[in-house]
Amino acid sequence: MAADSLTPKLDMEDSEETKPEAQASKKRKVVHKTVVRVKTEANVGKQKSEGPPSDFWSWRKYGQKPIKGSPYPRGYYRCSTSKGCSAKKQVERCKTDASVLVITYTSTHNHPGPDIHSLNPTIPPSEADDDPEETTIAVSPTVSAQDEDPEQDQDQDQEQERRLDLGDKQDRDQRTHVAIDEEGRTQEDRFHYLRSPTDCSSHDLVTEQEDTLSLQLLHVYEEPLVSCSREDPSGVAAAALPPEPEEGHDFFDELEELPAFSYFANLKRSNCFFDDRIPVVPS
DNA sequence: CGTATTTGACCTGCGC
DNA sequence: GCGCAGGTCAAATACG
Repeated sequence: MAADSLTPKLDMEDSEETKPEAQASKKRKVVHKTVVRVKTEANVGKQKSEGPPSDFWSWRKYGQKPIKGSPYPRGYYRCSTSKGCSAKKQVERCKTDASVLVITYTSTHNHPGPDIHSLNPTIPPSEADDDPEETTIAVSPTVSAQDEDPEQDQDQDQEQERRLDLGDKQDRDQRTHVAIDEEGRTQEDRFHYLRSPTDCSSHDLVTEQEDTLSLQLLHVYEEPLVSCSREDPSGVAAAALPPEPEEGHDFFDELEELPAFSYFANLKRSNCFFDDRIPVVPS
């Protein structure tokens, strides 16, 4: 590839997310981010083939990089639901706890998202899968983050970023983070996501898993947050820690299927259907 | 054949 | 000013 082709790519990066922060600072770290933590269980290994539930948006992976200090690589995703959408997200595994996935959302969706109702547990999963894009609007996690006081938000942003970089030792007061404690067990069987809603239609086999998962996550949300900190008093994280992945590959298989989290976080923040929380029994 | 994923290379920002 | 690390693009490859 020619070096000249690299010039324009940076422009695109500035298209939306740097606009706001460019006024305050030129540092890229000022970009608004929403961090979502997801506690997973021993699903390190493979489940890509398990099946793809649906997601609000389609995420397209455009890169992956090993992160210094972390044995796990970070995946870079971009919203592919809409062409001009600059929404992005980074997915990585907590360095201190492989069972914790850290999803960082950046930028905002500049297009209406799929109908959240489609993901409402009360609605048949098959329906939700049918029209993931038909919708009204769903507030993206990033949007929520930006809704907050700009000044404080930025401070906290930097704070939490710092924490993330340092190893998430004290991120309990992060502006946004969701820790999902599946309480171990058979999560491996239901923790499957897909990357593109459009794909779900062709994967109706998994719709059931998705539905179950939604309920699970909502339910778990009420439980104490579980950070990936080693100090985890409950020891849940440590106990759930899967055997050290020999290569980033194995573990990352699952990272690619996280998009659904954005939607969960989103729903939680907007209280879209908390009242519908229903305890779910793992199949 | 079309689309998504993977992988290597390049660029920018930040710290020393 | 230099080096390191993170982030993104684009070509190649795989899969549906």
